[in-house]
This record gives sequence, C-alpha cells and structure tokens, in this order.
Amino acid sequence: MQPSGRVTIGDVARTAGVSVATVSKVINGRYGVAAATFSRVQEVIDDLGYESSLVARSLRSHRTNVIGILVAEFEPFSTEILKGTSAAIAGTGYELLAYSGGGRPGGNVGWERRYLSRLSGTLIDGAILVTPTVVDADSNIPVVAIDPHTGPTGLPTVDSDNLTGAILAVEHLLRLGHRRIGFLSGRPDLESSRLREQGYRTALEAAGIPLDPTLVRLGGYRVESALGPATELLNLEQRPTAIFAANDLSAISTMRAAAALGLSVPEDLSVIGFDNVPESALTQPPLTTISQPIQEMGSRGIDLLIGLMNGTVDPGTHVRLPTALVDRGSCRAI
Amino acid sequence: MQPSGRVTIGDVARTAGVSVATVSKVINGRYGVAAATFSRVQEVIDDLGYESSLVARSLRSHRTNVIGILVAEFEPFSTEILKGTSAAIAGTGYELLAYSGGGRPGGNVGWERRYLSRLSGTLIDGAILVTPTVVDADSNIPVVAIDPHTGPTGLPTVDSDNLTGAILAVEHLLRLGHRRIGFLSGRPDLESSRLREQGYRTALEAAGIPLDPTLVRLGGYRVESALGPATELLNLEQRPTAIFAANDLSAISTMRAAAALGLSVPEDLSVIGFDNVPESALTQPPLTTISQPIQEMGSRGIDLLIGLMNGTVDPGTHVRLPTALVDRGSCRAI
DNA sequence: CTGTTAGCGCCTTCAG
DNA sequence: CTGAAGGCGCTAACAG
Repeated sequence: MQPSGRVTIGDVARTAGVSVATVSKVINGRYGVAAATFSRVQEVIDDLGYESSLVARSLRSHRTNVIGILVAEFEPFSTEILKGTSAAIAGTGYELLAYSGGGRPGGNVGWERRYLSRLSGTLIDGAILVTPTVVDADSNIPVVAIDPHTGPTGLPTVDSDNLTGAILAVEHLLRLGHRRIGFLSGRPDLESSRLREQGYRTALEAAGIPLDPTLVRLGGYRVESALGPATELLNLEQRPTAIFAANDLSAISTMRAAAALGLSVPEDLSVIGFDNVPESALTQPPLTTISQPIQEMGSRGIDLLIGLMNGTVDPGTHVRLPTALVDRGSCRAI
Repeated sequence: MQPSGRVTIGDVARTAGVSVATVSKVINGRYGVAAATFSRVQEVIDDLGYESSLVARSLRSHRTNVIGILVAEFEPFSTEILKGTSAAIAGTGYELLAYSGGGRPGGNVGWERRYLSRLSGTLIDGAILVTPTVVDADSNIPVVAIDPHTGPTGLPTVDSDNLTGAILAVEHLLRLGHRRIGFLSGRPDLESSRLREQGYRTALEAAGIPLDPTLVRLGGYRVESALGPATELLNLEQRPTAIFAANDLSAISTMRAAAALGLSVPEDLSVIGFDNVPESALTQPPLTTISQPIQEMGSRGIDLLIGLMNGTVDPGTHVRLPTALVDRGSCRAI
C-alpha cells in the first residue's frame, strides 16, 4: 500500500509502468492488451487492493449496474421492501443502493424528486421509489413506484389491494359483533390512506351502520402522530368498542394509548391494524391486522424495473397484490 | 423543463444567463454574488428543479454529507440496524446510503473491503460496516464496525454481549429442567458464533453436565443452511429435549424442522434463539430468544462515526451493549 | 498493442 | 462581482 489514501487507477498505472488507459482496459476486460501486460497489471491491482471508484466510473460511462431504492426513512415498511428487493436481486448482476435522507420525516415533501435528481443520470441505472408522494413520469432513468401515494401514474407501480383489505378489517370487527368502530386514518393526501378510509365507510354502510364522524380521527401513519388522536377516541363519552387503525404503527400507538388509560386489549377494546409488518407480532397481545405481501412488493418492483430497463415491460404496467386478514390476539367478540 | 434529460448546472447557468461558477456559488451560499443575480439564479434553480449531482460534486469536493452503511444483504438483522441509524441520523445534516451487493450471500468474503473501496474517498464521508468479516483499519475515511465477525480491531466497534447472552439462554433451559440440550452453531469463522458456542459450553459445565459432541451441529446462521443440521439433531436416537440455536433464523428453521417431523414446540421440543429480530415473534409459538438491542447498536454506530469524524471519539472505542432473555412461548419445563 | 487526448458534471482558484 | 481554466478518477475514441 504505497499512497496512504485511496489507491486510484493512476497509482496502479504508475506502479505497473503503463498508462491509465491500459489499466482501464485490463479492469474492463477489453481486448487489445498483451497477455504479459495484462497479468502484470492484474498483479499490481491485487497487490494494491485497487477497486475502481463507482463515482468516477459512473460519471464517465453512465452505467453502473446499481439499482437505487429511494425511501424517505428506514422504518418497518420500507425495510421489508428492502428485504424483498435484496432477495430478488440475487443473480441479476445488479447491486443495490438504498438512499434515505436525514430527518424531517413527512415534512420534506418532494424528497423523491430530490433524491432521484441527485442520484440519477450517473450513479444508478434505475430506481425504485418507495411510497412516493409526487411522481413525475419524466426522468432520464427507468423508475418504478411501490405503493405510490397518489393515484395511477405514467410509470409502472406495485401496490396492494387497500380497499378490499380495509373492508376485510371492518367486516372482521362486524362479525365479532362490534358496532361502534373507530377509525384512525392515515394522511388525506395519500392514496392508500384514502382507500382504507373508503373501505371503512363502505363496509359500515353495507352493514347498515350510519357513519359517526366523531369516531374518525387523523392518525398520520406514525407512532407519535397517532398517539394523541387514539387517546381522544378512547376518551370519548361513548367509547368505541373497536378501532381500525390505518396502519400497524398507529395500531401499536392505539394499544399504548389504551394501556395508558388502563384499558386492556382485547377485553375492553379490539384493535386491528394494516400492513402486517413484523413488529405487529411483537405487541402484547399480538396485533390482528391486514397483511400486505410487502417483501413480495419489493421483489416484484425489482422484476418490473429490470424488465423496464430491458424493454420487456410496458411503462403502463400496474401490479396489484392481494391483502388478507391475519387473525392474532387483539380482537374479540362482544 | 427544457432539456428532457437531467438538468445540469450548465443548463441553469445558460437559462439564467450567467456562468456555471456563479451558479455554483449560489448553490453553496458563497459570498461574492450580487443580490439580484442571486435571486434570479435561485429562481431558475427552483424553476428547473435542479439538484446537483451527488456524483459530480463528490468527485470534486470530496465531501458529501452522506454516510454509508455497508451490508452484505438486507435481512432481518441488517435492516434493524438500518432502522437504528435512520433514527439517529435525524437532525445531524447527514444522509444515509445503504449499499448491498447482489446475491452470493456468505460466499463473497471481503465484500466490505470491496464496497468500501468503491464508495469511499468520493461518495461517502464515513462508513458503518455491518457484520464485516475482515476489517482493515486502514481506510481513507472514518469507519465504524457493528458486530464485527472477528475479534477486537483497530477501529471503533459496537457489539453486544454474546457470551453472557448465550449463558443466559442455556441457563434458562437448565432452569426448566432440560439436560439434553442441542446447539445449532453459527459459523466457526465468526466471533459472535464462537462466543455463543463458548457460552453454551460454559453454562453446561457450570451445571455439571458433560458436553455431548453429537448434540452440536453447524447451523450457519441462515434459514436454509440450518434446516438440515436441525433435522439431524431431531432424528438423533436420543433426541435433545431442547435446542439452543445460535441465531433466530436458525431457530426458526429448527421449528420448521420439528414441524416437518411431527414434533410440536414446546411440548416435544423447547427452542431458544438469539438476536430477537422482529420475525422471532411471528413464529408459532412465538420464539423465546436472547435479545440484542439491534436498533440501538445502529444508532450508537452513527454516534460513534460522527464523533470519529469530528475527532471527539477515540478510534479505540468499543461499545458493548447488554443482552437479555425474552421469554415467549417456545420453551417449557420438563 | 499501447499511449494520448478528450471530456462526464461539478467546484475552486485566479484573473478580469 | 463574474467568467475562464483546470482537475477530481475514469473511459472511449483515436493515434502511434
């Protein structure tokens, strides 16, 4: 290891006594290098532990074999997606680069465009946007959206059947005899959230139960933001006997709120969530929820993206995966 | 949006009628730009939706405010680490870039050095290596290792108390009356694995139970690799009444192997794992295990790395977090 | 076969 | 206060 810093192609060239161009050829297995030179350079490379800089290479060649997964934050949902993409990437020759900004969760709308702009054109050959809010179809690299937060768009998407899932959840509660069912919504600007709320309304209506607006609160999909509204719901004069939370994180908050108020689940309150993130099984009692096949959504996203890059997938492709009831311990019949 | 491709600093300059240097100054908030020019350029930037390319910028300035998390694969353990880093990064001004190669899990030893070399010096200002096997202390950027697979090294590390954890696991089994306790080990080349096996031996010895080598098998830490050895253990003439698996994934495999053989857990077999990944609560029955504070390990890693970059943390710092028994449903007294 | 010459998009002197 | 020139590490022509 001669130069203490990073070893560059120049160091290799100097040590081997050839030009950088020759080293580049060796690295990329190009023809036009004498066998003797080839092996000598190769030896120096191994010796120095040289590895070409992804950055410099990509700047020049505009091809990296790296797929970007852009997420707002590493939380239970996005990391499940990551697991799915990781499984699907094996053997494709691509590598994965998951990018996430710092804090400002929720606050920095438009993160997806920012990140895409920062990474695309050079670093990554294609991107998967996880739960993006705004999606411009115009980007210079192929892009796939997973669970986009707006309606149908120009780019391929993967999502799950939120509407049916929500109906499933409420029907389950109805079947158990519940009539006063609270709803902790997500965020009105998000498509999944709207569909889940619509499912709630639809299922109630089908059962002939009039909607009581006081039973609907904005939970915001996050642990902290849901705590307050959940507490309000539980402090209602006519407390709901069951709460359908728009995602597992807010369901977990609901259980915490209940515990804080001395209510036990499911004896005093039934709770059902949505997503089936692994964390949902960690609650006490384990959470009954609606599962989305999150990891599969991730792997399908990879399939779509690679297909898109190969030109074998139509940009108008939309994949919708089924949701299902996962009956654990947080609901009971009354 | 004029040019259909990516908008570069040149596009902004042309549109605003100034030179690229001026645009650069505006972006980086440098002095020496007239207020009028400044706001005009700023307007064009917003208008065009320009965002500087991380690649080009980093190549030149060698500073990106991006921290790299290098992992072999996105699986339950590494994604928990990711969650911890994501939480810790908020408000620091840094962004996160998690990099993972394609397939070849386990097979491609030395991935950490390869990735580090590809990304460092340019793309990332510092790196966290998750469960690396080889760790050269010499790198041109600050590096922290989480749960390194070799003994103490020259760089700051975060790990958890594997030895005590393993002893805890076996003592729990002993307390329940088990005497024939099988052990599904990890990989002999990994430090954590060695310590967990040592804990197994130590606890047995302390209880005056001689070690039976036929009860120890190599599980390899992965779902697939553990299935065979677990089945062997269960097919033994003198079947163990309990199995301590070196991590949760192999414990999950053990439960599958038991189910395939018609044995029920915990009635016919007690199983205890290690790690407490969220998935461990998803098994039927939920897995009793030893918890490592994985997310905290991630956030401590970030703290250490940032400290290292600021020069406020000594490179010889080693943080060891406690392990604890999480008693769920997969063990019973005999 | 090998070296030289241009840039990729950006930032940083250094003159004007 | 602004523009022109150089270079970060690398690859793709094109000469030699």
